[in-house]
Amino acid sequence: MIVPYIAVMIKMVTAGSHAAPVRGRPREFDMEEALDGAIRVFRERGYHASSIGDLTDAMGLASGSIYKAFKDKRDIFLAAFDRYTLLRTAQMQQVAGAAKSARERLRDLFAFYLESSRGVEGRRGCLVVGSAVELAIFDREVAARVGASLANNEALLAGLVREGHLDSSVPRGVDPEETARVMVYLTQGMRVVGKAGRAPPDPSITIEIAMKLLT
Amino acid sequence: MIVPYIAVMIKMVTAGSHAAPVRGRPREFDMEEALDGAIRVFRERGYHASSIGDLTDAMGLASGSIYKAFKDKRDIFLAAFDRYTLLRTAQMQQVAGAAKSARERLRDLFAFYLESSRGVEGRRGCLVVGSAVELAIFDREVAARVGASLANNEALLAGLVREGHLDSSVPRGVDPEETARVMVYLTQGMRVVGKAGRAPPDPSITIEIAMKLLT
DNA sequence: CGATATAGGGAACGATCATTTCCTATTCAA
DNA sequence: TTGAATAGGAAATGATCGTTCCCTATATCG
Repeated sequence: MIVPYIAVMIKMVTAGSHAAPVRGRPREFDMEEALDGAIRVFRERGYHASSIGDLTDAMGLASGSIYKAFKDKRDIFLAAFDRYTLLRTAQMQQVAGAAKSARERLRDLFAFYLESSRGVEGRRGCLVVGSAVELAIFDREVAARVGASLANNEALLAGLVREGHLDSSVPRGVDPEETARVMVYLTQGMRVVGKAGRAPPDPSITIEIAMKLLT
Repeated sequence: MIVPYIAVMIKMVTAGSHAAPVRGRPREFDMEEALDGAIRVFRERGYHASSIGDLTDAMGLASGSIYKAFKDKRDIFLAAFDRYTLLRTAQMQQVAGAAKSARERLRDLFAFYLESSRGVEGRRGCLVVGSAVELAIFDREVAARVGASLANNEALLAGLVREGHLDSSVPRGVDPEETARVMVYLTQGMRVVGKAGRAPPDPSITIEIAMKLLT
C-alpha cells in the first residue's frame, strides 16, 4: 500500500507536480508532447505574445483541459521552461562527451551552439534567453531559473576547461571560471543574433576564433 | 516661401516624420524627453508587456495626445528604437575614439559593454536585444532595424581591428570581419546575462580574456 | 453498482488593452 | 477678427485575453 504511494510521489516530483493523480478519469494526452508544443510557441512568440489560443492549438488541448493540468498561463510556462532546460542540458552533455580531448569537446560545444543559432532553429530562439530578456526583471522565480540555467552552463564549460588542464589540451594559464563566464556570453550572444536571422557564412572560422579564448 | 517648406521637410525627416507641423497649435511636450520615457518602459518590460498606460505615465502624455503624435503603439516603439540606437551609437563612437591605440579602444568598448550590462542599467536591458528576441521573428521592419544595428556594431568593431593592423596594436593574422562577428556575439551575450542580474565580480579579468580574441 | 474524483471541451465571464471620439485650447493665415 | 488646423486630455468603445463554469465522459474505491 505504501509502495505505490511512494512511486506516485516520485513521479509527481519529477513531473513537477503536473502528473496525473491516481483517482478519477486518467489523463488522455501526453504531457511531454503537450509541453513540447508549448515550448515551440513560447520560443517563437515569447511569453506575453503567446495567447491561450496559441497554446491550445500547439498543445492539442482545449482551454478547460489546460486549466485542469496547470494553475495558470505562467504555470504552463514554468513547466515548459523546465522541460526545455532538461532536454537542452541532455543534448549539451551528449555533445560534450563525445570527443577525446577536452579542447575538442569545447569546440564541439561551440559548433553545437552555432548550429542551434542558425536557420529555422535559430529564429525559433532559446527559451532561456527569451525568459531572461522578457521576464527576469519582474518575475523572481523565472529569474532564479534563468540564473540556475546560466550557472549550469557555466559550470559545464568550466569543468571542461579543468579537464583540459588535466589532459594538457588547454594551457594551465586559462582560468576555468572566468573563461567559462566569457564563453557563456559568447553562446548566449549567438542565440540573440540567431533570432535576428544573421548567421555566419562559415561557422568553422567563427569556431576557431572563439577557441582563442583557450589560449 | 519655399525655404521654410524645405526646412520643415528636413526636420520631419530627421525626426522620423514625428515632428510637429507648422500650422495649428504647437506641440507642448518635448519629443526627445517623451521618447526617453518610452525607451525606459520598453527596455524594462519589452514591447508586449508595456501598456499604453505605462507609456502615458513614462512619457507624461495622455493617451489621446500620444495618438496625435504616433500612429499606434508599434509606431511609438519604432521611434523609441531609432532614438535608442542613435544615442547608443553616439556613446560607442565616443568610447571608441578616446584611447590611443586601436587595441586600447577595443578594450574600452568591452569595458563599456560590460558596464552597460551591470546593476540597474544591466537589468534594464538593451532595446536591440529585446527587439531581436521578442519581435524580430514576426515583424520584418523590426528585424531589419535590428539587423542594421548589429551590422553597424560589427562594422565599428571590424574597423577598429583594421586600424589595429595599421598601428600594429593588433596582429595582421586577426581577421577584421570574422573577429568582429564573434565580438558582437560576446557583447550581445553580456546584455542577456546582465538582464538576468549576473555580473562578473571583477570586470577587468573578463575584459582581458575577451581581448584574447585579438591574438 | 453507486459514490466519488478527475479529465475533456466549449461557452461564458470579467478584466485589460489599444484605439477612437469628443470637447477644449492654442496657434497661424487671411 | 474669424476660420482652419492641430494639440491636450478624458471618457467611451470594441476587441482580445486569461480564467472560470458547466456538462459530459471515464476512471477508482467501497
